[in-house]
Amino acid sequence: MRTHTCGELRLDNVGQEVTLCGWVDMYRDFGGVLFVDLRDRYGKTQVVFAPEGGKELVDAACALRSEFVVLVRGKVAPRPEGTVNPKLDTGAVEVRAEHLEILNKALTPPFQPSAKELPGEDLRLKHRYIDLRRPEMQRTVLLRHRMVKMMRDYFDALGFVEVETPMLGRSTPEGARDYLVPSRVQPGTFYALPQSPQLYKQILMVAGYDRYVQVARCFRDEDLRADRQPEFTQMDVEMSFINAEDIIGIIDGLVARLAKDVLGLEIKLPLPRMSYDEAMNRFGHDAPDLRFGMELIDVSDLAAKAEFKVFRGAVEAGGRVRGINAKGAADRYSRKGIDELTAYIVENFGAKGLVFFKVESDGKLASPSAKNFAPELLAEIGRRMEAAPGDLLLLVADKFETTCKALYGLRKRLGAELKLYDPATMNFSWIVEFPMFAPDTEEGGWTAMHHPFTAPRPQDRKLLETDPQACRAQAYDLVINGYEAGGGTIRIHDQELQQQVFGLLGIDAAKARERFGFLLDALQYGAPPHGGIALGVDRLVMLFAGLDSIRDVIAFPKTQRATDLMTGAPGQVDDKQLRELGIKLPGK
RNA sequence: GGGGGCGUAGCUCAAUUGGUUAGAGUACCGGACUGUCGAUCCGGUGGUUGCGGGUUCGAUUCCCGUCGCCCUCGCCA
Repeated sequence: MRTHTCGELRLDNVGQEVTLCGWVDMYRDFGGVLFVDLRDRYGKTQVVFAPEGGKELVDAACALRSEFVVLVRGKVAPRPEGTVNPKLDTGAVEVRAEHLEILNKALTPPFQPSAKELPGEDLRLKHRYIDLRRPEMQRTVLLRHRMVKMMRDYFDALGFVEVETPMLGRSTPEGARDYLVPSRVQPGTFYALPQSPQLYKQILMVAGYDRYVQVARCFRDEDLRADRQPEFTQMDVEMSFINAEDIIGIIDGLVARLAKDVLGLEIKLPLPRMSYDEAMNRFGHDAPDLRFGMELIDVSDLAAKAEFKVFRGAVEAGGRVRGINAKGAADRYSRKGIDELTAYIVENFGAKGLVFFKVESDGKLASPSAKNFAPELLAEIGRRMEAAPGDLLLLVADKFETTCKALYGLRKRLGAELKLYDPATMNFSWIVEFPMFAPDTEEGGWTAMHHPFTAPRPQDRKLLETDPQACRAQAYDLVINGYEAGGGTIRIHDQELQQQVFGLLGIDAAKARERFGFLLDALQYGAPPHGGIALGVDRLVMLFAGLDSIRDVIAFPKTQRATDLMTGAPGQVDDKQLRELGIKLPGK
């Protein structure tokens, strides 16, 4: 139908007879002459309806409204002097209309794609077809396409094979809550949508496809966040005959390629690495935002000597006293502001309170709590925290885990409030040497930090018997700007070791057989050493696009309550459908 | 499940201590206008203040409940 798109006409095209198709973005009616900005995903072009084209044509153009779909034929002309629009790529030319067809009318849209003010997100989601017309959304959709293609090309060039794995699988109680799909053919039984293709990709390793990759849709029925959707996409990778270094090296190369091609950034390789313990000690979290400092400082040894019961008591109870130094922020936070920070960590992270000191011009630490400290001890705490006049010291006394959570939260919040970093900068790093196990708070014993197939570091294998908590895994997380952008492990391929780990996790032989017997079987038929990683595609695109919600990089996302405002999903189904599935709803 | 924020015209927002007919910009409709590009000018339509209840002489405003959207803790091997 069309000869050109709305984004490509230039002075070179002057004199050509062209046909454009698109949506009416704006129209400006001057009575005699009428301008229409025609828009498609390639750009906008100004179309002029002038009396020279005939009265009928101008009259027809007068009937145009926002978002009508039209076809226009006409001649490309240079714009008269002084009317060139430098804001448009096509702004040097215009199309003098000779023919107009309204391909389709449109209702008055609930909002206009070119509106300056963004409407509420619920309205955007309900009318996603309008929202997706917005240039910003189109830019993101295109960016996502390009990034996924780059990744596919990158892996393809390295000999990876993309294999599709089933969506209808088997529920395994570990990990997140499953989305279940009832079986009609086997009444009373259910498939589970994959939380990740983890087991299948390991099976593929056993089957000899030593370099596997898949753009894999994953499903987890857990509560949503700005960076979490119930269905999301992983760039899923698995390799055989490799170690953690090989995986990290390949992903290093991928990240550098993406940074170069998408952002024009030269990234120095290898990407820096930090151990899990170091991350927890310095930042209180296993995915720290390394774009700024304000590290956590431990003053437990000094706190133990204080009169101050809050401090001494915490240390005597086996806890810690740690804090952060918000440089120069003493004046930024009034007493009320500090009360807010206190409420924030008490309500959100279970901290008992927040102790603060403002550093005065003479270097002394001032605070309602100061009287509980010997001056020399206070000075020592100040030195430890590198206190300078104008600084605000914030300290939390609690169990180690609580100080981590509270100070991580404070650091994140203050980092943003005090603008301690440029949001446009990108920081890539690896967190490595994760613990194999975390204490199971509900049932006692241990739970897997990653999943039950994660291999311990070879040198830590004997710790499985003596000190499981000290045992480190061959696990690695890719962290970008404080987000976990990916994570992976080397898997256990040895039956004996697998049994040992199952034992620690409280998975007995019968249970293991029932849940993933097929994997255990496969591992006995010649499983190569293998491992892999999965990258969160939505988060990667979000970070590269400089956005802070993955909903903005997903064409049709769900709301926080996991509904689709456009389709109305999830919805009720017919009784007949339920009967066929053998499902009876309570109260029916 | 817990904490917090928001909900007023199609859209983005305002409305004094609880007080007269709930306003503005934009969109929309009508009119004028031959070079605009956020066109301009004139006129107009448009409201169950999310919904339900309560307090009050009087509620957009205060209280309770409920629904929706967002942020967050728990949760997310």
